[in-house]
Amino acid sequence: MLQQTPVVRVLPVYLRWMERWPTPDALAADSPGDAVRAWDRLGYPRRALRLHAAATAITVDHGGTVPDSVETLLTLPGVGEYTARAIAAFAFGARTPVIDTNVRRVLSRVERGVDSIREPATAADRRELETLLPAEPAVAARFSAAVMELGALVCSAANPRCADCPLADRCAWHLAGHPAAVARRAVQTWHGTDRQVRGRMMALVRADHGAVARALLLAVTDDAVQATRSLDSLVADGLLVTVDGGRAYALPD
DNA sequence: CATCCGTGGGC
DNA sequence: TGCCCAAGGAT
Repeated sequence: MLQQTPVVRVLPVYLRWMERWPTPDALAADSPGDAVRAWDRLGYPRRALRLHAAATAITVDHGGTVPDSVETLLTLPGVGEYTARAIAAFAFGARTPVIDTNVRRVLSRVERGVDSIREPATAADRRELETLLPAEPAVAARFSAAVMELGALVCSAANPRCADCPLADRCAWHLAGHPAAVARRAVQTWHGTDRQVRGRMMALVRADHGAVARALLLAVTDDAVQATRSLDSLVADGLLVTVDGGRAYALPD
């Protein structure tokens, strides 16, 4: 849930989710469509599908127990380098570098004196952070959580609060006078994109506990070609299934 | 490896 | 108002 979504928005959904599905096998026992609906408006609903698939894999392949090694966690749907290491460190106390967007920004600023441009962490980043990790695994996990919090609350992207930062007097970026990033990764456009259209369609289906007519879904945009393409892609992604001979669409069973 | 994939709050 | 960005991952 936290992949690309702020903590404050995740929290209420997470609490309801864990009350309904306290264990992987509980989630796996319900339909992927139930997961997508409970996901509500967290965005990127494919994550709900993957979380359900991960719960199924844990139930079927791992006896219902969440794997504790980074290597095995990486085999789960929707679990990449960040999530695998976050689980290993925070749930199981492993000593492994955890690099999210916050840690990457702090590392880049403090150690290299350069503002990061919101790129994914590399193996080189993990090696660098590894040299800074405390030796004791439990301390290393706390260190990672602390750096993430520092990045989220103090060393933020737009308006860093350097006056409140415990690392300000040893931060290369701060000491260099906050040099601007060399190149900023282009922000993806939003208006008129398939993502926007898909989002409108999914909102309609989430709000309706039955099936939604194809014509109603296609009406979310004037662009008929885009509407068809977007609806087809939702089916291809497994987020929707056709009902009533293709005249309507519903969440997957 | 570049691109795609939602949603909403802050400024 | 419009732009930026947020505990990334899959293809």
